[in-house]
Amino acid sequence: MVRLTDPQRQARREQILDAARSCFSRNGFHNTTTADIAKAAGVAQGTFYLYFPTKDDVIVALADDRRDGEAQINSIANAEEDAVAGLGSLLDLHSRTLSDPKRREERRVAIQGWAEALRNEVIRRRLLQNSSLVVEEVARLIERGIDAGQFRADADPRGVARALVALFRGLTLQAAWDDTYGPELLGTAVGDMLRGALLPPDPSRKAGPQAQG
Amino acid sequence: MVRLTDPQRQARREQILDAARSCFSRNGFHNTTTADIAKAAGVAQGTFYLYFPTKDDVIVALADDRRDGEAQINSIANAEEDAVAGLGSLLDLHSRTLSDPKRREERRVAIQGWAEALRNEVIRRRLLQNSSLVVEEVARLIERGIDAGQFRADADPRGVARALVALFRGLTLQAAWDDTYGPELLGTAVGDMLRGALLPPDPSRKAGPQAQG
Amino acid sequence: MVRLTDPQRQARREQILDAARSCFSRNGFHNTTTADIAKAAGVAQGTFYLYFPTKDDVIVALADDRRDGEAQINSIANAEEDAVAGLGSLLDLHSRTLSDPKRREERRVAIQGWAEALRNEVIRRRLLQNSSLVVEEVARLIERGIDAGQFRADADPRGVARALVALFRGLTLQAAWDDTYGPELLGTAVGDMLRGALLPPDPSRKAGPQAQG
Amino acid sequence: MVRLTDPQRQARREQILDAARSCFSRNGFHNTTTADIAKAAGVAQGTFYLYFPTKDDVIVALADDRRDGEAQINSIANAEEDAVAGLGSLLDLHSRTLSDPKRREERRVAIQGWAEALRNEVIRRRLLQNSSLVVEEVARLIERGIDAGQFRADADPRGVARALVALFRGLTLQAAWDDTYGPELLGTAVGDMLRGALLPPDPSRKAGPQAQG
DNA sequence: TATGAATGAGACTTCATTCAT
DNA sequence: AATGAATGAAGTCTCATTCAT
Repeated sequence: MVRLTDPQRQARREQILDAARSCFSRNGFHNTTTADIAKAAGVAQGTFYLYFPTKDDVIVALADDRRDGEAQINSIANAEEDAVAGLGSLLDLHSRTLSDPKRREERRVAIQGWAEALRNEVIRRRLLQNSSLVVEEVARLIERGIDAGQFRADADPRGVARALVALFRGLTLQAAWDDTYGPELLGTAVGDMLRGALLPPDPSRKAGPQAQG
Repeated sequence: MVRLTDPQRQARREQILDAARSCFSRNGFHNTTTADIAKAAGVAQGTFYLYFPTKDDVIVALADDRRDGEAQINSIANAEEDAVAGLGSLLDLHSRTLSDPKRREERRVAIQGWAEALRNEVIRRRLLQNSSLVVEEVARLIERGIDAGQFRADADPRGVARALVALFRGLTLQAAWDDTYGPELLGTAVGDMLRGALLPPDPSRKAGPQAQG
Repeated sequence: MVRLTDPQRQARREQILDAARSCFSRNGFHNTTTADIAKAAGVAQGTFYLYFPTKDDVIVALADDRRDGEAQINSIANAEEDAVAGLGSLLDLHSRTLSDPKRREERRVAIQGWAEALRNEVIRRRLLQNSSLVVEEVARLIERGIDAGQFRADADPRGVARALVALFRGLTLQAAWDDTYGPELLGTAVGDMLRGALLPPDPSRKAGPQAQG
Repeated sequence: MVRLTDPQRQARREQILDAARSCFSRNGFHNTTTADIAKAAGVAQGTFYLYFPTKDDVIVALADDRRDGEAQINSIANAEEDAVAGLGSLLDLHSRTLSDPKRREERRVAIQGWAEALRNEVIRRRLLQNSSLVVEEVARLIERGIDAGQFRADADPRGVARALVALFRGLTLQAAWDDTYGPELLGTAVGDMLRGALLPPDPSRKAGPQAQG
């Protein structure tokens, strides 16, 4: 079969990872067997172990994938010149992620990773890193807004950032349990809340970040 | 099976449930065996099956327990005459629940239930009921505040309630992953956010709900 | 099924051990599965693990059994008043063990233990202890003979003992490979050799230990 | 498969055989994979199968190697003019083989072959042939000594030869289990034993074969 | 010829559940 | 009701061997 090129190997790995995500999403991590994954990937069970040393390593790999996806979102938001706009697009992008049907599996698997993190140190570390990364990113955005005079000087960047991260995690849960649930159900609430926390107590109520498009 | 109301039987059941919670919290649902639970409860393995038809029924029972606990919190908040005060005490109570070391196990088990809900219809239904129950409760509180003129007329009761529920779920996660994490890390953010969403735009910035005591 | 009494438990264990010995003897340790053993013992595969934590532990247990058997032989020989007679009965007993058809399986399994000892520290230790135990026992017997003036004063008790142990191990091998092989094929050789090593260089050539009955 | 006599092919085969011996010695036959061997030999896994049809064939090949080595020793001893000297050098050579650190691996592998012979007819036959070959060789040497009047007329050539072979096998075992064990621990015992079995009853106690140099 | 990826049967072990006492 | 021994299906992972290049 001759030596696989690196892209070939990557593709094979991705193929298995996709199969695993699909299985995990449907039946949960612990009710999916390596045989299920292999079959879904269209390879022999032994082949699975050529790409992952252990079943556990697959959830870690999936968690990594997700982390990379979120990092991308953050960098996009941070590229915005204007802090208010940046925060807006951040919320917007995450809101989309939340309800994008193509990412349904990913969300369901992510939630299982959350539970797994309670007893798997590697995953736990990944998720905590992930959290603080996003928090810092958002906090920086808010700080920029404060510096630019767009946000209240006494706003609490890190506190708001933490609250936002928690909020989106909670929404992810709700959306995973109920496929009909979407961020639009929040109405203007999140926007109102952010305005309250960040904008100066003035009349300029019109501008400000919106939770979704 | 005899009598479910027999207090002795109830005590035995509770004893097994406690043992299960402790085991699940430590090792996760799927890495806990019925033998583990029985041993932790100090009963024989067969005895376990006199009280629960199936291992799965234990998580359901634990989810029920948690739902009852939250319902109690809500009813306390609702007993408040004043809507603002009620919302404040609701946040306060939930914040406490979030960091109370005595409830650590309960939180860790709850999170596993969240993942489990993705493939266990019974649990899923429980959690969704739970969500909408709390949402309704909070929304009603907000509506009362609007009616009383304490809150902005254009506030979005249901949206804010949903956001709050999501927020607290996210905080529960974070606290479970990181035992040093507490709601105080949010600073005044949640309070500020709620003021922004609920209070009339103008002067009275001092009053309003606070995230924690 | 109610708690087993200790003898019951012992009997069950013995039953599995017998089955294992039979399987190992026939197919070798590594070509015997725990399923084979369980089936041969007439129990479920899971039951096997109620009595032995690991497949490896079975060979250790079998080695222990054999050690106990040999210890018994030694103690019988040592009970003899007369050293010459003691040595004779020792050789005699071991010779019998060597060709007793009822112990065929045991011998074949023992040899597998010898190979296993090369990479299993527990077994290795067992066998080495066993060796030095027997060597000491035989050496003491010879020393008693020297003290009693029955053996040459310049005899080498430990050396002869070591040679004897090695000799019998080698014979065990040969007998295991060739079921028609028996100690009688050695003729008077062993007796002659021992006489040469132990008896005074005198005419009294008639007396002295015999290799077999 | 081309040419088995092709020297390049022979070298490759030897290389794989060496790797196998090293692996088997360290981890045992059954805990060595063909992948291990290939890696140790520095070839691809598939290459292994170009030189050996089966993993089992490797032990057979190794057993053959050893047999050839022993045959060489025997022929050297038989080349001696004098029977007594020949026997002496035979013991000497085998004693060296026993403790030569360079042959440690070979000994350890041989022992595994002994166990394997119990269920592998090919190996068993090899070892039995080997045994009787050496026995005949030694017996012939003794017979020559008897004919020359150097040994007692009533000595039992075959019996002594068998005893010697068994003895050396037992010593090989012991040395393999305990790397500090050497034939010198036998002191003069083997020499004394042989003198007793072979030499005429009387005076010349000084001369005679010695177990080691 | 050499490579090394792929295969899939099968090994060991675990564990939810049953059942005789 | 309580016990705990027994069950056997199923899961993870290994590995001798094959095969396309």
